[in-house]
Amino acid sequence: MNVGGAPENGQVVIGLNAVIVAIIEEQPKVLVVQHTPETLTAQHETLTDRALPHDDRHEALPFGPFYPLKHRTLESGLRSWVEEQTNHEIGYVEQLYTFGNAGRDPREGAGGPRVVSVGYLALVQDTRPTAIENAVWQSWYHYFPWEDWRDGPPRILEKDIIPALRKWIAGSATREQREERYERACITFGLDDTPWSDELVLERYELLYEANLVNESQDGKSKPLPVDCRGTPMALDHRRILATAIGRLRGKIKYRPVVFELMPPTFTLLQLQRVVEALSGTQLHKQNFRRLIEKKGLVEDTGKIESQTGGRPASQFRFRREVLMERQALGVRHN
Amino acid sequence: MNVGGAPENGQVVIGLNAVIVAIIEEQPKVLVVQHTPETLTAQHETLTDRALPHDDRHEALPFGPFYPLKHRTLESGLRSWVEEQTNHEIGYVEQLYTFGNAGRDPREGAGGPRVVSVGYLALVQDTRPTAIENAVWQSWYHYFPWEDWRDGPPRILEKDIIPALRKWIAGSATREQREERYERACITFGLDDTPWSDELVLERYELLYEANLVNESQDGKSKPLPVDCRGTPMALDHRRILATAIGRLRGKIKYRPVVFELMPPTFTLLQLQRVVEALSGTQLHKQNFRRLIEKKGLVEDTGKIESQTGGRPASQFRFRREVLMERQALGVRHN
DNA sequence: CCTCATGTGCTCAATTTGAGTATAAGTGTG
DNA sequence: CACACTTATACTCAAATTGAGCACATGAGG
Repeated sequence: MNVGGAPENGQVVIGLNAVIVAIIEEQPKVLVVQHTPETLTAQHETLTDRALPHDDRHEALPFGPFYPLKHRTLESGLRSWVEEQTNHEIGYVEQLYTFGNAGRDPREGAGGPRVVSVGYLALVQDTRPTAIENAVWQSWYHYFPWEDWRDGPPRILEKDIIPALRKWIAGSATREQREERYERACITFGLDDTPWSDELVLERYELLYEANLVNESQDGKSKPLPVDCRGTPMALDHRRILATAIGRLRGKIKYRPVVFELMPPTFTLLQLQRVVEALSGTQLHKQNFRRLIEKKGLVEDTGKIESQTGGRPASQFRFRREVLMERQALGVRHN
Repeated sequence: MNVGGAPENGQVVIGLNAVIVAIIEEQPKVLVVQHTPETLTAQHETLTDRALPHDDRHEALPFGPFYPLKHRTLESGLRSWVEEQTNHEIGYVEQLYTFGNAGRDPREGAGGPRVVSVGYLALVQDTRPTAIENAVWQSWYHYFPWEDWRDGPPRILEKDIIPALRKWIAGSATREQREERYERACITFGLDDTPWSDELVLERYELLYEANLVNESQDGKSKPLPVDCRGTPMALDHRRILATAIGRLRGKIKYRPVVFELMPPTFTLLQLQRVVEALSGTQLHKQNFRRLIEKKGLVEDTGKIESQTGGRPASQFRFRREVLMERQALGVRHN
């Protein structure tokens, strides 16, 4: 019996996609690879026996294959190639989701193996240049400009997205559909005074995708949308994976102390706040944020003083590693 | 180039494990298959070219292979075999986690393919007998007796587990290790007045596993532990998958209205409360629970009356399906 | 009619949250 | 050096939420 790879059942390869996040100058950045057909071939070594369609020369998430004989676990497989290729030590790693849709990788299909991708979120502090060719740190709001509310509602929402959504709602075939679309747009995009919820990143992206308002969903006939307006597209379904990661991280920081994985060893409370704000894309009330952090006891004063604040010098704090185990239940819940 | 199934890289098969949950008579039940070597062979059709070790004739989670040529998505693959085999319509399905550890399936190894399992949580209401041979609904507290706090702290905790944990803590090699173990036991098992957290199901199981306090982790030399005391073991790593599912579901009901997937079309508020209690393994304050539910507006009075309550008749309610989209942010947060 | 069991409305204090005022302690400027 | 400007930090206060409980309603069964 032909176990597993039985041709009649189709073949499967497992890929590991990493969303590697760091904060650089108060911006939430992800490591992306600028693909040309050549670098793609080099990267996807085992996968690219076929050329990529022209369309897919987009920025991509770093990707590595999973070798069942070499890697004891999925996570160790991920860690090994990421650390090897980026020279970064990755502290926190979390499995996000496994993506197995047919057609998610255009190179599959007739004869090609099905590519099932396990997405991971990794948090790093160290942002030295990586050894990955063509890899750069890119703000994640580059891909999701409507997610950054740190300076109030993003202009692109008011000016472009919401009108387009209203048109999409109005273009419904039936009344039911219209109501459903309206409802959905309200929840995800905060139409008509519905509150904005920072965690619905994936839900928003999927709505835009279905409504044909992002470039990935263009059919190739209509002319592509202006890129800087609806965010930069990514290769394959990578923007979806990134949306999953952002949503997950935004949710997680509210109840687990994962922010500290992105912080330097010591930091001021305002620096911490800026990082939380960068991730969640919102603004926080400074005094209340400070009260919250102190109450949780996640942090302790080092006694040292930071004086490059531009104002009164601030105490430097350190994350109390002890509490990583202690009270799993606490993060930096804001709003 | 031998794509994907390249022998030098090892082969991979993808399996789909389902934790199918229903509430029957106020107990949270999961569908398990009582494996004999024969049924196992039938079930794991593509996988069992090798006999299972004797040890693994345990209860197992229903399992189905993923056929990349037949199934467009992982989820549809799961849905199709579950619905076909159980005759149950499954409403809610959620991907849990992808398990790819080497050695998680003893049938891999020399020459065998690596079995990567994608675990899913499915919620059903309908509990008619299934068409799966040897499948039965089993209370999940059968496998995790220490997780049921509905009648106060479970006796097994005080009498057996906590003493065993203290012994494990005391048996540490170094002072650091002792402190770490103590800390961890406090958080997960609520030692010494640390509060019990219902969501840490997996963390508790893993601690017991590492401390050699559950049967799966027995080395085969020492005599097996009394089963009814530390919960019934399951095949392979299925108890871990189940723990993941319970923890996830307990967390989820607090912020998403997923409980209703387990409810009949109409129900009284007490019935709803009992279901939440069954899932979370805790007791809730009746009046406050009612206040919470009403405030959220998740539910509407049908006008009908249930009089089989044993006391004053109760109003029957219905879940407002509309809110499934509406405010994603709300569940039945208790405690 | 009385008891028992549950359903349902309401109270009340403790705590948490959201928003703001006030003051401290640095930097750079005229 | 007085002054504006910036950030840090302490404290206040009202509104909202939560945890616990009392009281009464409404059925069944003796």
